[in-house]
Amino acid sequence: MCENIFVTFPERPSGYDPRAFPPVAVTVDVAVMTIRSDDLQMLLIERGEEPFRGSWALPGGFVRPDEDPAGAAARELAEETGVRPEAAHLEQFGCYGDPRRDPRMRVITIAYWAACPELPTPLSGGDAASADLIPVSKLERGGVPLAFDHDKIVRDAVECVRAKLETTALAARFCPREFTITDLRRVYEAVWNTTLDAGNFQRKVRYNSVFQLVRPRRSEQETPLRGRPASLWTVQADADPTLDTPFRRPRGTADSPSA
Amino acid sequence: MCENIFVTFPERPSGYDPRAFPPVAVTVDVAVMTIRSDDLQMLLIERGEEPFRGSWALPGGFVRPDEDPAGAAARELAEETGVRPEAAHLEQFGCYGDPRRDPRMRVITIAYWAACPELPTPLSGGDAASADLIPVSKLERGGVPLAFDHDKIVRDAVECVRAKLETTALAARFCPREFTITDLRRVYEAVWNTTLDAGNFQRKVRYNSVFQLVRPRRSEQETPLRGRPASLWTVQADADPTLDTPFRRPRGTADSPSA
DNA sequence: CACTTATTTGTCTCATTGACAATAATAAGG
DNA sequence: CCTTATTATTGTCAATGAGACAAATAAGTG
Repeated sequence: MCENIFVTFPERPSGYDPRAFPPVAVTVDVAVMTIRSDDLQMLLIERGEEPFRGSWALPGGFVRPDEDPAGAAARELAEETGVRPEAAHLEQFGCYGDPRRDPRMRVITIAYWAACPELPTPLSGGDAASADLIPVSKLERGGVPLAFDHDKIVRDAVECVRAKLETTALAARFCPREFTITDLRRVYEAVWNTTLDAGNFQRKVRYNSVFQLVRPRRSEQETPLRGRPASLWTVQADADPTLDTPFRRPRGTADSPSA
Repeated sequence: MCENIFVTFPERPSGYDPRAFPPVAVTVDVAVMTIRSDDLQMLLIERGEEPFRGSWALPGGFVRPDEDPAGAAARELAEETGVRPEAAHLEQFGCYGDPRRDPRMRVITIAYWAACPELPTPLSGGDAASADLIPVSKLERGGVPLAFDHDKIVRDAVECVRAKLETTALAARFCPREFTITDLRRVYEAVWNTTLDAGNFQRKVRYNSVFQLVRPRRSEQETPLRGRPASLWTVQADADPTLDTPFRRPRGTADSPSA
């Protein structure tokens, strides 16, 4: 009943001969998102070849033999956007492996999403394929034909980001190193497609334990176009934006010291 | 720069010849959890062969050529526990693909966690390998040597369950079809390793929108050993326990009708 | 100096939470 | 029958946090 994963394979015997395994390709796809003109936008690539020629697809590629998936995702991110891996937040959110998701052969893809502060430029242009930032609202309206099962992957990525912003400080990863509270609020407003009260947001962000904001030393205030200039903030150097608020476990009533 | 995932592969040319792809095996691992004697426990299997002979491992196996990963996970769950897939909650939470995670060859594994209401029996016994339910607290103390990178997978699975109970009604999937509020509370207490106020929990669960509990028709009350008998509840037939509470998006201030 | 704009702070109300007490329903034991 | 033990359920109250909304602050501009 409970067999070792390598012992037997019902349909075909397998030892360690690679040929015994049906060929599978493993790729990563990266849903790179950024805030642009107060909108959540995603980097997509127009396919120049079959299948799905003319459709848009997530940037992605093979996981190389000596590479781990997170590394492959970071490499793809860098190749497609020029963003250094440490400048963005990159996080795995799912794996897609329907046998028929790629008509050519079996491809398992590991999906990542990335939060970037303002991508350098649309960087469309190149040979066969062209890249562009597409507003997520447009993708959700179904106005863009996507290749493979990328519409599902895109939906899941967006849902993941929306959920993450509720409990983590990851919104700051959409902002440059120094940002104003208003910048941060606009991230939430763009991602959740809503409007938030500026005053309440200010308090929540500054006096809540999730965000640990500090004023940077010698901030270079940009003179604002209009109105009172906002002060700049940074996330504290040692703060981990992934860390969720410790909501649960009200008090140490139980035995364990609660990690 | 942005190349189609199937166009070129830097190290080795590839068309559609399966042999051109470096051999990769794709497996699923399932972290089956249940509540037993007020403890969160996980089903593990003792390995009977190298590598990691004598270590414990998550139950898992190959994704078959015609199978999708979720199906493979459901199959593994059924094979290992006898639990019908629809009786349990099964959810993907990650993918692990370090090149050296398996010493024999490259194996990418897709990890699922499952919530089961009281597993039939320990069902240990068999040929080479034996299965057993291990308390998660014991696993977290590091008292059990795990094969491959399964200690990380186990940690992630537990963390995922803990987080999910905060925002979803999935705790009910650890209970039988009809359960008492106290049953439900014990799930939370076991998973979070804490104690919760019975009175407050009652209110929260019954008047919160996350759980949609209804009294079953003609409940078969078990006579309690002691104390006032508790009334039975069920999750409403059409309720989706995966659905998160719609916390965010306070009101439809923005344009979109909010899905 | 008014006027405009945007940031930041203040105030109030309401809902939720958690601590804790009180009541209800049952079994068991005299 | 009456008391006690035990568990489930309901009540109460204070503290906290969120959201609506108003006010004050800090610039630039004519």
